[in-house]
Amino acid sequence: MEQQRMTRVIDLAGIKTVCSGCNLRELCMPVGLNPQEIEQLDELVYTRKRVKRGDSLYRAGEAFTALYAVRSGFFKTRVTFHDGRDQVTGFFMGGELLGMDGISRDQHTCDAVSLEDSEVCMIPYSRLEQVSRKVKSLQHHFHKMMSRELVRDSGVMLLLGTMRAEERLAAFLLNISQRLQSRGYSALEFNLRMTREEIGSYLGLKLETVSRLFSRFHNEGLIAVDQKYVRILDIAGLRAIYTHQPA
Amino acid sequence: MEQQRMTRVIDLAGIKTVCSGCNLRELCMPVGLNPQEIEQLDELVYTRKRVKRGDSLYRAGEAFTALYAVRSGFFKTRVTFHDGRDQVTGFFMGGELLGMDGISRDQHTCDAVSLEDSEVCMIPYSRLEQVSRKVKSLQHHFHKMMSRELVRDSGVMLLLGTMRAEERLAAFLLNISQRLQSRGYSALEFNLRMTREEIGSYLGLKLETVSRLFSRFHNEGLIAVDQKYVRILDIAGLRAIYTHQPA
DNA sequence: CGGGCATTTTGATTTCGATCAAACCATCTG
DNA sequence: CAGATGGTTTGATCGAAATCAAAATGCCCG
Repeated sequence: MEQQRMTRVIDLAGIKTVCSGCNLRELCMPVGLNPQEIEQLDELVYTRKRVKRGDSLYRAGEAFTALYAVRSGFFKTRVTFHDGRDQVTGFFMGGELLGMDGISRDQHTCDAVSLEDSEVCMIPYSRLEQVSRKVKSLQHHFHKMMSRELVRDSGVMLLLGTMRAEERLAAFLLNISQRLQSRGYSALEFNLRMTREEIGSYLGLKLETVSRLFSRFHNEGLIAVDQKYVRILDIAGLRAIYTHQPA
Repeated sequence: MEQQRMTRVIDLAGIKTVCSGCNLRELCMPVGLNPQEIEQLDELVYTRKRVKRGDSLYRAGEAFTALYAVRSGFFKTRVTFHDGRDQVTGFFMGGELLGMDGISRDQHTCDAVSLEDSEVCMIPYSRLEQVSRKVKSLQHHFHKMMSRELVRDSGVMLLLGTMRAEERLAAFLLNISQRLQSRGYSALEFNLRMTREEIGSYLGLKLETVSRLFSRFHNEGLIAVDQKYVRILDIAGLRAIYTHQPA
């Protein structure tokens, strides 16, 4: 409590953000760096930005200058097709990195929208390249983060290309659960930040289908649902749906 | 002909592969590098590997040590799910880079399978990190290649999540056409290297559906098809299917 | 606190692509 | 060259999720 107040004061005073003092350092850019190396990161990450719920951090077409590490809150990314159809391509929580798509053409190719009042650490991209030419472990870690995103994407492709609706939703719930757990939250109960429509868009389903599946999982005793609040009652059952079930 | 025989002799003699002499340098790793920088690449890329049709370049679970630039031939990548279901996640042709998924966990997460007798240039990953710490433009270009892959993936997600079967196949044909064209081949006629089943897997469709769509496009005068040989007769028509058509 | 809007739920019906099935074709091999 | 094999085409039917529709609920804002 006292701790938290301190942090807030420092923040408001506009004092430099430092990775070395951040409680997400085990999940974020600093992973695998030794203390001296993390100090070099402190030079890199010096601006925080607040993003209000519903606002976008960046939009497709805007010039790319920086990556963003989520410090608190929750984001979705969204790509839009010529004719207006769009798709949610990911959800991002504390410690995760946004904006890597922008490197390829020096402009962003998707929108990053905040789903709750959030805060990010801005990482100017040219500085990141500079520093990672000097700090080997940072270079390697950055490459790992991009690669991890590629692996995640191929998992989503598998989901969208081959899985049934119930398998997709089970996969989604298990994924959120696991990521919350590794951030120190409960794996078994949480508030979803996104709407049924956003979940559906991410999973390649319509919102009505998502809603029906929530009801079904509820009736089958797998979860308890009250609007956005979800409690997982039978995680093994969810895993069985996700892993097993022949096509 | 004479040219080809020469190349073959050199190859068999085991002479060093050099990027500076490669006709794919405008599409591959050397893009954007000046001649001196390309010479530094020549130190990096020193092994070629032949991969016979049907063989894999690497498989999920194998240790990751190198990236591979396709020098000639054609590959698919494929991810496999616990229960045996799998999905083609990409097709790769000359100048394209394979294996970046392996960086995240020091092991490959998908299989890369050759769809015709192929040749790749091996790029030992630790050397790549080394050299790109010294050569700024190589570092930047490598990041761009990873980022481009992320952008491609989000396009595939959009396709799998929101597009109709006919839109998916039109997108696929236009994509292949465009990539062949930028390699100096005809944009309007080509031999597909993959089966209907592999196309279907990539597009999240069954092989019968792909076959029916080929027939339909044929009847509508959009393409001429004879087995794997495809001729595009009405590229504007294909684009209209891909771009337009309300869901 | 109440009105209005966005979101969610549930039901009825439709549709697109999957599945099942069979014939056909191409190419490889012994 | 015959037979086997893998790949393709086409037809008939089925089924999962989409669509259409309407009511219920929650929540934001004046």
